[in-house]
Amino acid sequence: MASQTEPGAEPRIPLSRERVLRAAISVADSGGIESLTMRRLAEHLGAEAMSLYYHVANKEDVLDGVVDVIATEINEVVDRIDVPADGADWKKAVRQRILSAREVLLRHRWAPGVFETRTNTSLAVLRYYDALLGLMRAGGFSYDLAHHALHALGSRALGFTQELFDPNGGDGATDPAAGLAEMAGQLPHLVGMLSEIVHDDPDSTLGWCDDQAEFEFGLDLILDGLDRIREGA
Amino acid sequence: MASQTEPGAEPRIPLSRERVLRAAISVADSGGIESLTMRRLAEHLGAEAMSLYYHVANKEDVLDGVVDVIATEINEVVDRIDVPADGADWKKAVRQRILSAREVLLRHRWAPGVFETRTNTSLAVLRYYDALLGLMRAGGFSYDLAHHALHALGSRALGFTQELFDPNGGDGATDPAAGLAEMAGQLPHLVGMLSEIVHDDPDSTLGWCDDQAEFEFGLDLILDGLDRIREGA
DNA sequence: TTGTAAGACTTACAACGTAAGGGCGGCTGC
DNA sequence: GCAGCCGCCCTTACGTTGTAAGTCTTACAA
Repeated sequence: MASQTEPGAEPRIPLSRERVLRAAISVADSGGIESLTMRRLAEHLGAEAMSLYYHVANKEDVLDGVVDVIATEINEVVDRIDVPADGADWKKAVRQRILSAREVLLRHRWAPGVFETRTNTSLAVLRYYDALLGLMRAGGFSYDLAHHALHALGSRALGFTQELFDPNGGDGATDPAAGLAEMAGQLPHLVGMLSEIVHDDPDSTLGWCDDQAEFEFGLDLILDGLDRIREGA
Repeated sequence: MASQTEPGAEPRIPLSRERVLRAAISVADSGGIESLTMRRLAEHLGAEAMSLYYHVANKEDVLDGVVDVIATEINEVVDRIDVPADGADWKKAVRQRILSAREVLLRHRWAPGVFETRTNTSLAVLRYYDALLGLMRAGGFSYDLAHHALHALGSRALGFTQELFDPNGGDGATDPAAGLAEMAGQLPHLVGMLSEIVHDDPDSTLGWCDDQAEFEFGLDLILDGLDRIREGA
């Protein structure tokens, strides 16, 4: 007889840091980041909670690792984009990379929030920024301007902006526009704007606004501004 | 004898939602947001944890309330700034308001993170955005452009950007530049940039970068871009 | 066969948010 | 004056979380 406890049981894949992190992403993908607990993560792996601690230091380490895995995924995607022969095309190249990074993050909606809470910056994230910086340098940026550029882009460089009004955040039961209508006296301009936008575009892609279009608007605003400064310098 | 339990004890100020929220801000100010627990909050008020639930629904409600109080504080500050007689000065007015909002948030470093997690938008925050919108409208913005503008500004409109590399986030024991030096091979551009910046400006205000200057750079980049679009339209 | 060490499991604890209910003091109606 | 009520606070207790400490199991080397 083989050394299995159960004859019919699967051979039990051993745990590993890699496997733990991938499972963590999978749990968060299906149940949101708040559903990611050490016990549930272990259950997902067919193990007990404390067994995970042999492969990760603690929960913070799991979150650090998750960010690193996702940033690596982003790098794999953007590294397939070929860099322009002419450095002057920096804007197109940077734009393309950022929008590709965004596509990856859209598959993990909970991830931006985790990225923002990390204080230990992952090497994969640094690699991403380094490549972006390389494109800017090739496009004629001084280090000083490139430095400003990274700050100006902020988290947008990785493909996300925090939406302050998240129309999908609520339970969806209450129409936000209805709530606004009754306080038109206090918020005249907001109510005016929303009523016009709703009128022009009865069903935009997601709730109030088309997130993708707004993201690109802000991104292009910044990239164009940087380009003008670059030319002037 | 009076109806006090203790003759020498202070008369015991009754709890109230207002008092609970102010105490919550005070606790977070002194110990960080992760130190804000219902028990500690109660202790800070000389009460028991469960007593708070008579004045707030739950902890989420506390956080919602805290955001509202801080946004109200911001409104009080920015409402003292007089609006320009000439609408064309929209940019100066908007800029001034945003930088004032930032000053308030700098007194509550933990607050941006809380603002971002809120899904129920506070009325005070909406009032802030409404006033900003009013300035843009007076400056000649269409509702459509103003709408884009709010998205492009994002949380910057309230005075903060999420710093992806927070030099103060670590324990300060390890110099981040030292860690970077050894991976110069992997991050050539970042290392190049940092070494030049450190060389030019040996001790900038806070760690690597002057946060305030970077914030204003990004803000002006966006405001200038918006102004150009406004003129073109 | 036996020692060893990596890797998984069991048990246990402190801290958290909060549900349920008890009691006290001051007000209102008689 | 006093009975009843109700607003406000407290006590107790439960389920969930992260994780410290110790134990068992398994695979392999000697």
